[in-house]
Amino acid sequence: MTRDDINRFFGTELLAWYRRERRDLPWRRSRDPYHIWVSEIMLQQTRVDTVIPYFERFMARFPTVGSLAEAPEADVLKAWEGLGYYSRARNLQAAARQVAELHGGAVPRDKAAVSALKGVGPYTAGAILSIAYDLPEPAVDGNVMRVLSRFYNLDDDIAKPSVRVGMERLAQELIPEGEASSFNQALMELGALVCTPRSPGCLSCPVMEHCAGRLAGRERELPVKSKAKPPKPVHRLAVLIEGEGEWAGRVLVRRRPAEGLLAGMWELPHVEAPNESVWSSGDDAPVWLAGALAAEGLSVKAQQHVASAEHVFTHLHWFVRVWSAELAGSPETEVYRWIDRADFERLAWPKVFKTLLGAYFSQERNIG
DNA sequence: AATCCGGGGCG
DNA sequence: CGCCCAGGATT
Repeated sequence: MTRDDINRFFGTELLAWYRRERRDLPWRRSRDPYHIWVSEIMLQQTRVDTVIPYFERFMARFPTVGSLAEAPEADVLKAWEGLGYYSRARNLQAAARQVAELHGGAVPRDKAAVSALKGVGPYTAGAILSIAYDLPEPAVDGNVMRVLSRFYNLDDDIAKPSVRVGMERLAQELIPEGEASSFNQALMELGALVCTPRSPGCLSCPVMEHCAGRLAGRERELPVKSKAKPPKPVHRLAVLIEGEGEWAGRVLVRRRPAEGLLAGMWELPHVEAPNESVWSSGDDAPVWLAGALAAEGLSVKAQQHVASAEHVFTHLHWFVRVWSAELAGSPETEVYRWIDRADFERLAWPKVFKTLLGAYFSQERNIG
């Protein structure tokens, strides 16, 4: 068979398989470009099963581009709580405002205009244009690179940005005439359901017959992907301060800055320890904690270690020890706030603090 | 090209 | 429970 024959085989069999096996997903019940767009942003780095309930709630709360554009940012962030990569939510709302103002509320259907939207890169632009408008643009994500690496037995390191460009050319060539929407979804669906990262289901694969990677016995070693460096350990000390008198039943928390790590989210007051030994020392930790917090405008007296938790990012690994403390003076900056259980449920928290405070508010004010 | 952004699932 | 997975923005 020629290369063209193989490519045609791939497209035909993949489309036939997709028509039989495609999952019934909420965003597949509509071709509204806004629905496709929101789903694609949510699906970045996030699994389908996780996204489904978020997508349903998001669409109920922000049914149109205009409603998203006009909403308070805090509402959008709250709707995103737990999904991670919170800049996606802020970019999505900024882009909704772009669409409302520049395109009369209609998601544009040309590549330059879609790619100019905040949070829309090469993959998402291709996904929107192909899935919503059936334009023959490639939508190359990690699934697609894995499927193509295996089917064509390619050794290129998919961690390298330059490799994605080559994959896009290949993926575009493969799109059967007039079938961009189904084909691109089929390619990703195969990667999600059959051609999975660690244990590919070759025996149920519609294109196994001509899969060069499988024929070479290499399906488990492809795609080639260089490793990222491990997250850097960071030791942090946090305080749990319970209110008294007028603030009884409340806990002192603060809001993170509007930019950077976990932008705009809420947390227990905490500081970085200079090293692991101070962090773990029952004598040194409370002294360091009080000193460092005082420098941030919060005078406290740390009492005892009440809980530990970890939070792993791509590049950082937080080890957090929580100390109970009492306030030695009123907070000097406006980032601090006394919250009760209802506030806790309304505000957006990184997972580590949501877990700690959730335990506190549900277990009779006991954080452990 | 390298680094900064979370969270979840699999073996 | 260690290891793997993975788009876009920024620099």
